[in-house]
Amino acid sequence: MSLQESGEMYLETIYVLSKKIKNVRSIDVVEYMNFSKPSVSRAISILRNGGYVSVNSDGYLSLTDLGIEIAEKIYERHNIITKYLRSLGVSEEVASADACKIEHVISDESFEAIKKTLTNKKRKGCRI
Amino acid sequence: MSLQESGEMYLETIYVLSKKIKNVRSIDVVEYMNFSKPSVSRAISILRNGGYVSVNSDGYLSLTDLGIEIAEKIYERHNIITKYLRSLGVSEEVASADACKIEHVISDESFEAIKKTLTNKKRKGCRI
DNA sequence: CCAACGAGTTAGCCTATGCTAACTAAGAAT
DNA sequence: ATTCTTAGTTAGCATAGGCTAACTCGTTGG
Repeated sequence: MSLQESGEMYLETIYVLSKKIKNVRSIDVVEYMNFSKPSVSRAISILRNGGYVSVNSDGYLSLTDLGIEIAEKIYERHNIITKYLRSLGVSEEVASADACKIEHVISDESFEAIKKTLTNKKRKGCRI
Repeated sequence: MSLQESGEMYLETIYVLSKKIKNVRSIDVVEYMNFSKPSVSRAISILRNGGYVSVNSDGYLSLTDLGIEIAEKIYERHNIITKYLRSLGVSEEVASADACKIEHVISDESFEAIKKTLTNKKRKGCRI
C-alpha cells in the first residue's frame, strides 16, 4: 500500500507536532489540520494499518521508522521548496502554501535538482 | 463552479489536440489520455455544463473562450515549468511529468517568479 | 454520586473521478 | 438489406477523503 497525498500530510503533521509538543494526540492533529475528528480518526487508523504510525494505550501517536522516513522526506521537501520559492522572490505564505502542494507531486530527480541549485545559490552568497 | 485538476487536464488535452488535428472528438481524447470512453464522456459533459467546452452536431469538440483561457494558462505553465526544470538539469520526461502535476497546484505568484527567472537566465545566455 | 466534558469511534453521507458492462445510433461493408 | 464497426452514452461499481450525527468511555467537578 503506497501512501496518498493526504496520508503524507498526516505524517508530516504528526512529525511537525512532535517537535513542538511531547505527546501528540489525534485531537492535536484535528486542530492543526482543521479537519473533523472522524476524518483524523479514520486517517490515523489507515496509517496504523499501513505501519506508518503507532498509537499507545494513552492515545499518544508516534511515527514508526517507516513513518519517520516519509515524514522527514516530505518535511525536507517542504522546507527546501519553500526556501527555493522565497529565493525567487515569492512571499513567505505563498511559498509555503505552494510547497505544501508541490512536495507531494515532485519527483526525486526534480527535487534533487532544486535542492542542488539552492545550495549553489547559498554558496555564492546570492540573495535573489 | 471552479475546475478541478482533472478538468484542467481535459481542457489542456483538447487544446493540444486542436493544434495537431482539425477536428477533435471525444475518442481522440480517450486515446490521448488513455482513459475509458465513459470517463471522457462524463468529463466532457461536465465541462460542457460549466461552459468550458462546446460540442457541435458532428461531435467535434471546441473550447469556449473561458475554456481557451484556462487551457492556455495551463499549457503555458506546463511549458515554462518543463523548461525550467530542464534548465536545472532534469531529464525531459521527468521534467514534463512533474510539470504536469505542478501546473495545477502552483500559485500565480510562484509561477510568475519562475517564469521571470527563466527569462533572466535566457537573457544571460546561461545554459545550466 | 452523578452530570458534564473531552477524546475517540462508528455509521453513513457526499463529491470527484477512475472503471466495466452493456446499450444506442450512424455509417460502412458484404 | 443485414451485419459490423465506431463513437458515444447510461448505469452502476470502487476508492479516496472530506463531512455530520451520534455514540462510548474515562476523567473531573459540583
